[in-house]
Amino acid sequence: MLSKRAKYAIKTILFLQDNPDAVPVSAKHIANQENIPYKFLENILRDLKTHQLIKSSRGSDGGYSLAKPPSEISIAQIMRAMDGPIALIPCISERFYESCGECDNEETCRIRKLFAEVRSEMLPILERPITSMKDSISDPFSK
Amino acid sequence: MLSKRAKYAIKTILFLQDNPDAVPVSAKHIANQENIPYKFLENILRDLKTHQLIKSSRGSDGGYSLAKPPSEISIAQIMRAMDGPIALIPCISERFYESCGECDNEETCRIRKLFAEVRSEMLPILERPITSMKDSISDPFSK
DNA sequence: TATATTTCCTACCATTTTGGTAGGATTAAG
DNA sequence: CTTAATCCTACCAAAATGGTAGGAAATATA
Repeated sequence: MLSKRAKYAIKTILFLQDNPDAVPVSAKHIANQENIPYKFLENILRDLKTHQLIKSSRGSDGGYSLAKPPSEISIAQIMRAMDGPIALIPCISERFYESCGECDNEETCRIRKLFAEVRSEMLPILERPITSMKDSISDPFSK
Repeated sequence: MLSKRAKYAIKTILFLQDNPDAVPVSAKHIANQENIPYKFLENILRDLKTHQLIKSSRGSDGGYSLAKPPSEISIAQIMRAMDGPIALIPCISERFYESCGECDNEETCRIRKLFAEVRSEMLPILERPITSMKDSISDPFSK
């Protein structure tokens, strides 16, 4: 399950995407609009920043904005920054690889094979740019 | 990430599948063969039993065996029994549905839409019968 | 320069989850 | 009646989760 941190982070990034104003957006404003505990959000914003997903400016009128064009940001990036690996078992994770210590031969491990398949199905979806999440027009003829 | 409970449970079920002996298999034997802490395994076996995945017989010579043909058991069933929902957010889970409280309209929630897609890609794989995990012949011509 | 508003940073903390352990009661085969 | 198994209740330490508290540093504006 996605952690609350990750959920808040996603909402924050989408909020910043929806508000591409000239001026950066303050944490207080995001917290109010998105209903995220202020101090907790600060903490999350710091993480997003160290992972280069947002940038900030300090002082009065300071705030946050996306560090790159939204077309280069994906949900997968946010999830990895907040919760770590996306794969369900560590031994198939690309960036967080770890032996799971459960099998003695990764090549033949049946469990690993199955979860590798799962991961390779989820990844392309989670790695889509967040711009693709814009409220879908999907079917302009329906209703 | 998959919990250790779930991993052990999967290994246990696969072990039982691989040992369709007349006599049931003891927890001690499974623990030794699969390197699972004995007492922890007992606890897991109880859970697998209450979820109808295995059955047991007591007394000397007692033990465990699958409660149904392996063709009717899937990794998804084991995961749900151990860790609960498979979906990454609760508001798209079929059997563990819960509002995630994060959006005010599930129909239009962009996050929900994306994770619904993820779930519907993972599920068919995880719901395959464990019989399909038998060491794959895959490509008899390779090497 | 003073003040207000912001980010930044270091702690701390309660609750839940995870990964077990301990000890004994109960059942059944020999 | 002994032995080997399941079953059951309870406990426990460590880690993860979801926050809070308090203040320092930066910057715009009056």
